[in-house]
Amino acid sequence: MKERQEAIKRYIERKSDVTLSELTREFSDWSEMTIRRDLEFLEQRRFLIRTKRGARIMPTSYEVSVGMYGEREKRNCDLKQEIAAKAAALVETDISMYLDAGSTAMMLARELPDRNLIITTSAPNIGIEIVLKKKNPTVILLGGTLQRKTISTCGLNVLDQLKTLNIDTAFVCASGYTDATGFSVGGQHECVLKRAIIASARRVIMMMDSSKLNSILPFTFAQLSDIDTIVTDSKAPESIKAAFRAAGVHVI
Amino acid sequence: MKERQEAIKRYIERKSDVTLSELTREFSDWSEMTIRRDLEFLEQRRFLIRTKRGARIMPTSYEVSVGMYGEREKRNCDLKQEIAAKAAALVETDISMYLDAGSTAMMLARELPDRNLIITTSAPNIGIEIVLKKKNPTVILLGGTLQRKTISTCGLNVLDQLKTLNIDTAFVCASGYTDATGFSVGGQHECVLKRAIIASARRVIMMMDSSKLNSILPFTFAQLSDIDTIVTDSKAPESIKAAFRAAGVHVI
DNA sequence: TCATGTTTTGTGAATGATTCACATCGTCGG
DNA sequence: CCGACGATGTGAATCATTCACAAAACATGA
Repeated sequence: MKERQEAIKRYIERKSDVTLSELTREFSDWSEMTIRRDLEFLEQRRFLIRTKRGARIMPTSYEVSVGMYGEREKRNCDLKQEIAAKAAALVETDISMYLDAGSTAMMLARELPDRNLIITTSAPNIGIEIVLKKKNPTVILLGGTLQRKTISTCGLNVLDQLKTLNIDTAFVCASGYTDATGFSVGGQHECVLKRAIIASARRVIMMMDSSKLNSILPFTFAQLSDIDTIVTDSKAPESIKAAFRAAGVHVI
Repeated sequence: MKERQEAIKRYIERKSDVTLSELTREFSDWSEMTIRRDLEFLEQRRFLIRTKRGARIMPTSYEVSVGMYGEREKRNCDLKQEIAAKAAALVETDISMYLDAGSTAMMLARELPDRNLIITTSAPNIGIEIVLKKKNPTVILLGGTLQRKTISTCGLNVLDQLKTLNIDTAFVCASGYTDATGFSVGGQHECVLKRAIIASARRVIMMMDSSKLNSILPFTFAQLSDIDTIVTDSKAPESIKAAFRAAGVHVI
């Protein structure tokens, strides 16, 4: 595969859904026809699906159905992308890591290097994404009941499963944070799971975009003291970041 | 949603990938324009994705990336469809069932009634498919390492997981069968898993299309005596079906 | 270095799909 | 019965896509 085709593939993987004109603008060194041929090439290899109308493209992957394209999700896409890229830089080779469920985690999964990693996750869609796109990581799925809303598993025996699994770094997402309530999420099961993960991991990295600051959800699963690092986006107010740092948490 | 639109949706869900001309032929009571509008409608609701070239594709589902569209798979699509439909008729309400990994199982997942069911599976893609498309079933995913080839999990502790799980009916797929070797598959891990499932289920239903008869794969996981029912397609030779029946196995 | 064949890329015409505007038909409520 | 509205069909206009071919880039061997 040519370098340009790789680049197009990567571009589309990021954007998930692009128009042909967008591509010709982005890759203006080449003609529309060449891009077209590349798309055809990539489609044959099942990296993408060509759609009609200005030729939009779709990545083969999962979130289509999971509703990652819901308007709310799409809106903060760039923020999440930024966070995922920063978080990926924290991933070391050969470590055992946990990857949470959620769209930010999905983006991180995409940004992960294709190296030896043991990735444990409760999100089957993320696990599949990794296994389909990368050759080297080993993915371990936690078993349990599959929740409709979050597409993540919740087992009564999570604790048992974690016993034989040593997690070095856990990448965890939160849906809300305030100083008073700590990190919170909407589901009780998730809450239990996250707590167990945080308790067993050596290092906890929280990924949270700025839109979630100062919002409270029903279940608190962690306090600032429980985590080592927060990865957030550039729109997070400096005052809050300072407060995090004052509590001894790395902020990236 | 109109009845016609529902029908189109169902049709595309089955075929996974259809052309506009195919649809106009199938729904010849309406004009091309109407079908077009329906597709637009369905696309907005994210039931499908319109592709170019008169051709439209169906969206949401998984096998796009899993390679269910490999030529080999596609070729026997109709056979598998037939098997899935027959197998779905054997599903009772409120039972606890196991659903194997594989493309036939995926088709069965689609054919399942949207009723109260406890569905245990080692195939996360199938689990997700069910959870996204149906409201009522509960899906339990077995945990473990996610295999790249089969998109199914294999845990060292499957037996532990199955201990607390009572499976009434297990729908199992095989990749090969001969009288001498019994039912076989290509992977060792799968083999172990299937054995464990068969041992713990009250009733075992084997789904196997005729193309797999008289072929041998490395690992045998069951003999005729282990199973209760075989669901196969109409192309299976009568002689083999008779032999199955002679061994006390129901053949459907 | 040149000649030659092969692969890649660009161009414009031809094709065919998609959209748009509008006409028609049927249904429902007044 | 009328008028409004929604759904559907028709044909023209638009636009993406393909195709065939030419130009360019590249490699190969004399």
